Amino acid sequence: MAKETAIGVRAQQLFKTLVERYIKEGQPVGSAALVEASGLGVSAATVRNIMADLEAQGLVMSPHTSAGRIPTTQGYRFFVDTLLSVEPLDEQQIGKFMSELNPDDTLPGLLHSASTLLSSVTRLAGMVMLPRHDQSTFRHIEFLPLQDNRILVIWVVNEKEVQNRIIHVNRPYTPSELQQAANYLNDKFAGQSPQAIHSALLDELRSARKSVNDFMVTAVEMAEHAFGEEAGKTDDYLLDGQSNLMEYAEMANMEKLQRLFDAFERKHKVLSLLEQATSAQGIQIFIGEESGYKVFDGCSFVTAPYSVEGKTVGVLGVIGPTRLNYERVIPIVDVTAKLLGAALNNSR
Amino acid sequence: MAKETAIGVRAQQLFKTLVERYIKEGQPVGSAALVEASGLGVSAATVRNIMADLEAQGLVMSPHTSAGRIPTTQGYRFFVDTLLSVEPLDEQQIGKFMSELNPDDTLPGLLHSASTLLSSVTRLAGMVMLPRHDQSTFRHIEFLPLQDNRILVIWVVNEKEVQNRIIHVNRPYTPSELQQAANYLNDKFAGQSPQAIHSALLDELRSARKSVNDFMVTAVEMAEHAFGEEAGKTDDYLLDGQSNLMEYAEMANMEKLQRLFDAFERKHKVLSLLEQATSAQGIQIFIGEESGYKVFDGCSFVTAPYSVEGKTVGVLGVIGPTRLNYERVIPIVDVTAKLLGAALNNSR
DNA sequence: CTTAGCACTCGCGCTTATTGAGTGCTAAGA
DNA sequence: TCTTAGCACTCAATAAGCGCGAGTGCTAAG
Repeated sequence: MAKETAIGVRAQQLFKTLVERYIKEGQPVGSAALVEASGLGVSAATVRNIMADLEAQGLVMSPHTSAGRIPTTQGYRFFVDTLLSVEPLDEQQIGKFMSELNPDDTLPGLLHSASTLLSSVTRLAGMVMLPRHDQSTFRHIEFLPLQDNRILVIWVVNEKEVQNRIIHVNRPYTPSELQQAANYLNDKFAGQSPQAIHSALLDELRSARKSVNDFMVTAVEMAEHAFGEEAGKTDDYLLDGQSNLMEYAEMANMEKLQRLFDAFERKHKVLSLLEQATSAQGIQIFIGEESGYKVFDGCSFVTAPYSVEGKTVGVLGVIGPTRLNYERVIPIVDVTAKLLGAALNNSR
Repeated sequence: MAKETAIGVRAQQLFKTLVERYIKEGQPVGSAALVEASGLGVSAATVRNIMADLEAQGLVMSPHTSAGRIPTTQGYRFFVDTLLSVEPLDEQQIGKFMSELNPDDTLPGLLHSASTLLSSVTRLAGMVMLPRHDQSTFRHIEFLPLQDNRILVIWVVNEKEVQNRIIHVNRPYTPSELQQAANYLNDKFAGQSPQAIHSALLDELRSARKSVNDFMVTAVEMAEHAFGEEAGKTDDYLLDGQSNLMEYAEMANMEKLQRLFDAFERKHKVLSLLEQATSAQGIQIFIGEESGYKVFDGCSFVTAPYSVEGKTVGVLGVIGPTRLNYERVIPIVDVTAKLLGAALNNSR
């Protein structure tokens, strides 16, 4: 195990320049090119010896005998974990980012802005997972009668998230009945969680006070379902700029690309990765096969959780080829997550 | 001009089988293959003569000297306009489609269902333009106070479309003030158009009765903007199944494909086509270069408007290669449009 | 007007040659 | 022991040549 870390300082420097060069050029790097790029005053033969060591350690490989070397997944991993020195964005750029994320936008608008922002500035595909709702607090509800014993239910949670659904009821209700019901719920339950409200309503029903109409229970069940679904797991994400990925030569294989885009549409693989990234404290990076899905071979994810009131509620990030410019992309993902969180917080 | 229509009946039949064959196989059709497929008892030489005529008329072309013929854009146009006999879907299939479009779903949900339905059953890219709102009638409004002199405004138009926005105001309002304002608007203006409400409110303001708070005008202006923007033009559409397009050999050119996907993301070209299709009574088809955008060369659009209460409110359809199976796709697009309209109507 | 016959074209797939970038190995020098 | 010049070797990529065959246009006869 010490084998892995037993890398001389010169070897490290060479490896670093190799990765940087490969990220920039996209082509295998040979010993001669490395001599020139590294600035070390060594000969190509020496570099070749070192490369052989690095290959033995699994950090680089050559696509074929007479080509240069490219980083392996392990190599990228080592690179991002220990060789990378990420610099924070400067104030000016942060200002630009902030102006793209207007706290007064609606929730979907904010998420969409974040996703397009990510994709346009990194020239990769940007993704934003919808925020989870397991910690949501009820704010307001409204019932509007429709035709045929149906009711349009509108409710607000977390101060600014508005949702609506249509429910069927077994008899017509008058507007004033509905108004009364809404008033009752609004007065009594504002600030509580959907789950708490649900059980409280059931209690009331059981105690036969009958101040609770049955449709109210339906409505709250529905809201609970919409906002607390399966312990807060969200089942959707936004994706922008997938066409950016076609720029990269390593994506040129059409079948592979189609499978990738198909995975984007089916969503669940991406979602499971994003879900994993939720538990990480900060930036999380999946490189190539690390994701566990073969569709994502050759792709890397750079993600960061975003949070509201200190609690992680979602994840955002980018997808690109494994040879993406981590140094540049990481701080971008980082501040976008922070700014999105701030915008969400700010708007409470 | 009579030249175009001067096509013998036998030539027509040959042309029809040629198009059908090319749509199925995707490869240039030669004279021998046509003899076999057409069932006409003529020789290959005769067919070749006829093909030369058809080529002179601009209906077919050959990619190179020693290949068969493929239809030109004009050829496809002729084919769909006069040679196509579209059969309606059978009851059973319509039933399947209906079960995918639940009238009790929310508006975005319905649109999304329609789009995925189109893409999955045609194996092409499905698109649904958001419905226009120029004919919308106001139903209900609600104001909720937020921190820092901001108000969450929720309003309902057309019975079930819920929208929300945050506005800034210059002083704090109490909940009861807001309640009063909402009651006033709801009582007085239900059933009217945003524009009418706007001018009525301005009148009230001018007559200095001051029963109208300034933020109410802001709110209505906003709603008017959101639902009546620019004479009802919508600026968005949904797209699903774009990865299906990668199946087709004629899309194999990566740069072209990227430009196409990029156009999908930038939206405005697609939207301008959909906008054009709004004015058509029924099915509208753009073939290849007819669209006017070179990005869409090699692509065809099959669209149909969908309507609510007899008024066209939007367009949906599919995008595919020019050699898409019009005969099969047209009825699918047609019934999807009708069913979406019905679902929207049904839910009023 | 149709059709058999035929020369001709040209894309496709195949093999073969050439090139050159880059390697691994060896042996000499520090 | 580490470095490095030298050198033979490997192998992808590109080009070039070539036969095949599908399909054509043309001509002349029925």
